[in-house]
Amino acid sequence: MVTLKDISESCKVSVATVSKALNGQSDVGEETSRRIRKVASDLGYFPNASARALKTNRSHSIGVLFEDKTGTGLKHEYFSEILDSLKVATESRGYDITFISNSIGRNQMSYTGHARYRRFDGVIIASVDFKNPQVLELVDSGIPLVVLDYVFDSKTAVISDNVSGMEELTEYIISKGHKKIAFIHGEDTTVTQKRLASFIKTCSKHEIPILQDYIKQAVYHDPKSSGLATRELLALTDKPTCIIYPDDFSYIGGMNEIEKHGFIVPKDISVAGYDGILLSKVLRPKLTTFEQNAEEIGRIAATKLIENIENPKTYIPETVSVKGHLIEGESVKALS
Amino acid sequence: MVTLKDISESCKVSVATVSKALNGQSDVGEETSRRIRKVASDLGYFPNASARALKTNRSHSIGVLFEDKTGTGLKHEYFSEILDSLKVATESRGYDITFISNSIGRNQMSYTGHARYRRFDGVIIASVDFKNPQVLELVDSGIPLVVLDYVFDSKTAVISDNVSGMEELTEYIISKGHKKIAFIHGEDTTVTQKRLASFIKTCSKHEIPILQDYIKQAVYHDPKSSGLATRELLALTDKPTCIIYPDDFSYIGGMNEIEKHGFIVPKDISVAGYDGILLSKVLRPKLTTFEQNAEEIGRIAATKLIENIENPKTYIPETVSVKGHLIEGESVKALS
DNA sequence: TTGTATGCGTTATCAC
DNA sequence: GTGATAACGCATACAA
Repeated sequence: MVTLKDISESCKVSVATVSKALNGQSDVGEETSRRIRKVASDLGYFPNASARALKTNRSHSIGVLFEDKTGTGLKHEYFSEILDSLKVATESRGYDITFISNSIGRNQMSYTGHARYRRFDGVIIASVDFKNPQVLELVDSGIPLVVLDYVFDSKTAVISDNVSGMEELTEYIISKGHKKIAFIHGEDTTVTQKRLASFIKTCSKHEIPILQDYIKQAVYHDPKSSGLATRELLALTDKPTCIIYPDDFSYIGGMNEIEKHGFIVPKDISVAGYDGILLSKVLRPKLTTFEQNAEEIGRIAATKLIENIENPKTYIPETVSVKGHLIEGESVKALS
Repeated sequence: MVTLKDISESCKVSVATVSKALNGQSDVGEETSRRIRKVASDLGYFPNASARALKTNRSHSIGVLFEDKTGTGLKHEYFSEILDSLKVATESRGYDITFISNSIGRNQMSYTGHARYRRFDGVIIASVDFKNPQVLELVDSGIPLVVLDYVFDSKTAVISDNVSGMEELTEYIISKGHKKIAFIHGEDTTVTQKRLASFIKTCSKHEIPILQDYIKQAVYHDPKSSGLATRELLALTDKPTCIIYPDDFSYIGGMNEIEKHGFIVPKDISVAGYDGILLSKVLRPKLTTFEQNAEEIGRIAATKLIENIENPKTYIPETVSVKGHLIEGESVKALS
């Protein structure tokens, strides 16, 4: 491994000068600087991130906590897309991404412990159990951080605007003439609460009665439970004309159930999803859904975090809401 | 940040002793060691990974290169599953995972440059363009590495056994009485070549003629191109009785095309996928497919890499083939 | 069993 | 414009 020392010897200058030249300091001779940079490149020099971090107290690396109980975190397209966007945005600013875990070797270590061990400059938290004491400890650790889809007091949060998203989706369905709209929602989280409240509010606004029978609970990303809920809805004497699913993937469960009953979408019943994953675009009929802007969520999270890291004194935490957009598929029929 | 020095002062012992005690060296007094550990814990001490790495020349972090041209890498369930498994396996052995990119800040940097900069102990390469000079440079860099689904001479490779996988799938289809089997394969990669060769070999073995018209090229993870290929197949006067798709997700394109023709799976035509992603399990009829063991691939890759890292002298590179298993869905009809 | 000393590669301060 | 030097936090060879 070639070091500054090697370069300095080869150039007959001091390490200090080499360091300055390579870091683009102004107080070094034009000619010297050029010579040093040439030799560095010829020798195949790479700075040592560890040494640099040790000295500057900045690791230029960001920890990502992406872990839910079921472990589907990364399998969920919404999150893998966020991760990808996060990756691109941080890399372009010179930060690397490392996963945070709670074990480092055989030693059990808290998330916070891990973050301190690696000297992460900042942390991004998503898709976790936000009640988990370990997560709370991390949130409270003082490390710059951005939380996704959840709000902690005086911490930066980037959230998908579920309120307006659900509103827009519901408005669309209502505009198509539907009055009997069922909503199968996911397990109880703040995201779910927002969507449900927005659904109810939008219906009320149009004086559409909310039937308790039309509100069902299922589990996100779990076609089975949504299938079950669908079966219950289809068994009602007064069936809904449209069903909204927790997410696009869950709809597959409903789709199978609907077909089993011999119904055709959207002729006999209309459906809508949420997320706008690839699948929704390739299904036929195309699924009407609300696409969350995962790319933007990741990008903004990265930008805000780095802003916080680089201007710790002046940075002011805020909650950023990212709007998505309706994808008008072919799964919601216009009722006459 | 509390350091060894803080502990040593608080304990009235030298830094060296503290270091030894915390690292579980034997040559330190029972009582002293206990006292030191208690104080360390009370003070909330965490080792500084940078300092440790600088000193020991081991970073305990592994770089992962996961990047294809289309950027769908992480969105592909097969890869996100591998990544997840990799993550679990490396973390339990005390290694963290960081993504490798080719930019660090505004400075463009090669993959190798990045890997050296971060002093990765090892590297895992997957889902990339294996002809890319940057990738070749990394492979040749001397850094311990494991390559997934591709074999470089004298480098450890973990590959999904596409030969036996395709063979098993084809055998199954043949055993159901099919003789007119079409194969839509992905773009030209070694994986594709293996699957295609295995398909042809298995057919030959059963004296089933290989019609050129039945072999179509599409693109992995791209329902559109598979849909197109399906259309061509269905337009043949002598249609196949079964179509094998490049992967489960691509089948969606074929599914739509088949439905457009008014055919029912598997009554009118049989189909099979490859991968065994979640989707294949929730589709109706359940998709017959071959499930690649992504979990095991990730786990073995991690194990081998760490073995290599920790025993550089005695480690011998090898190619490990990971077998998957047939998922007998309901999409292949028994012909009488 | 404990302590002293050294250096890993870098940046930064200050003198020249 | 350049260089000597200290320090970052830790692990280790060696001395006591």
